[in-house]
Amino acid sequence: MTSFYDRVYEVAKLIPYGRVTSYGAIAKFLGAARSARMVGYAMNGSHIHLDVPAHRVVNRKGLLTGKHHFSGTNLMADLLISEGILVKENQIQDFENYFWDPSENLNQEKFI
DNA sequence: ATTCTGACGTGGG
DNA sequence: CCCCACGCCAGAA
Repeated sequence: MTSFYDRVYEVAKLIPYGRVTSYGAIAKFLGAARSARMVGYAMNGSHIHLDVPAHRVVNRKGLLTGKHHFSGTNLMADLLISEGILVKENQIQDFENYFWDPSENLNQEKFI
């Protein structure tokens, strides 16, 4: 019996270093295409799971909409930059180059 | 049970 | 391209 949140965390853990994905992409992968907001809401509680790279999840435009949930003023951006991702004004540059789609890289059946 | 809240996405203008 | 309005639904209170 795995909760929706737990499944979100499991997917997020598999985002490769230096890559990012979106809330909607995770939701779609989990078979809940209309629950993108819930993915973000789940991230809110992810701080207890230290192995969940919440900074690698952004909105569909590559905007760092969740930065205010990190400590400090710019931690989310700094983490991404430290992984070699270009970030300017809370927006990932060349977003397509870093985007990682769970649906194209993971086996859905393991997450039901 | 019922109400409220969003770290979103989409479609229309 | 931008902006707005609305649908979305798991969990907490």
